[in-house]
Amino acid sequence: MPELPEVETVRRGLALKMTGRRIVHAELRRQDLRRPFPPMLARTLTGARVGRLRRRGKYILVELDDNGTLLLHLGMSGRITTGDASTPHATHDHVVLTLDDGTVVRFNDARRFGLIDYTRRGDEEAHPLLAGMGPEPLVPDFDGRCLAAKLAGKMTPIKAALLDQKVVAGLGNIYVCEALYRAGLSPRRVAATVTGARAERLAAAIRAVLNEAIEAGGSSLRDYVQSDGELGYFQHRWAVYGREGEPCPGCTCAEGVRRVVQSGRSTFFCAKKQR
DNA sequence: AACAAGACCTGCATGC
DNA sequence: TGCATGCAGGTCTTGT
Repeated sequence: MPELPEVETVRRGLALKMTGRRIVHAELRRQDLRRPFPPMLARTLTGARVGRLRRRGKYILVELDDNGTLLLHLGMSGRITTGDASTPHATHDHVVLTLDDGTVVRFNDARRFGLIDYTRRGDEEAHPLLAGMGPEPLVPDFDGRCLAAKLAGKMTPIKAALLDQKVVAGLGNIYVCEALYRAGLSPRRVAATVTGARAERLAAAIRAVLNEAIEAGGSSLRDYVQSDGELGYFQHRWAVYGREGEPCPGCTCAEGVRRVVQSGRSTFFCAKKQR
């Protein structure tokens, strides 16, 4: 589920529920996800008041009033839902927070590729998980020049390069496929050859697809964190992802959308439109 | 240094 | 129905 648009949708939903609230109880139903939780996590959370919720790439940063910041990553299957105490624990609810208004926040992650860490305020960008992360694609100065600079010298396919969080923060398999399709660039193209007008097209496509997805998530996922973590309706707007064999929008090629595997991950594209 | 493959986990769809 | 297989929105580690 979680690439940048989904993480941003979750962040917005959580901010509405959590900002300004105090955590009155923190239940750790296991002590690790992808890695062990930081020591004393339950004690750190209990009694803390929640400040701003920010996002960096696919991480949600929850500021606490103890001069610390919680780092949350949803991995592949992570979900954060809110409800109240009447909801019984679900399988894979690993962390359950109760807020001072009775709201219950649950971090559920079947595959446990997610992660929770804690760092001191002001040190976030230096945290090993965030240090070296590439530019945020939705900030105003992210453009073709910025993107081309990150791709310079890379002989790997552009598909693989865009999945590297050091190149652009927050992209994942779906939105990389979609952005390359919109930009008309082959996923197999050598990354370093994406310069000039091609880089501008790709940067614009990345921004457009992410913004549209956030909007779509924002409307149908308004209550996402109260729900079962279903996708927003943007999945219905995928042009190529998950559409092997189907015709791509407005294209007359006989072959339709192709699927290939690059660095172990499925890539969906149109060989006619993408060069 | 750069890149690809492997590993980490569970759940689900598919096919026999 | 049961079982095996392959696939999944990520990324850290290992090996070439």
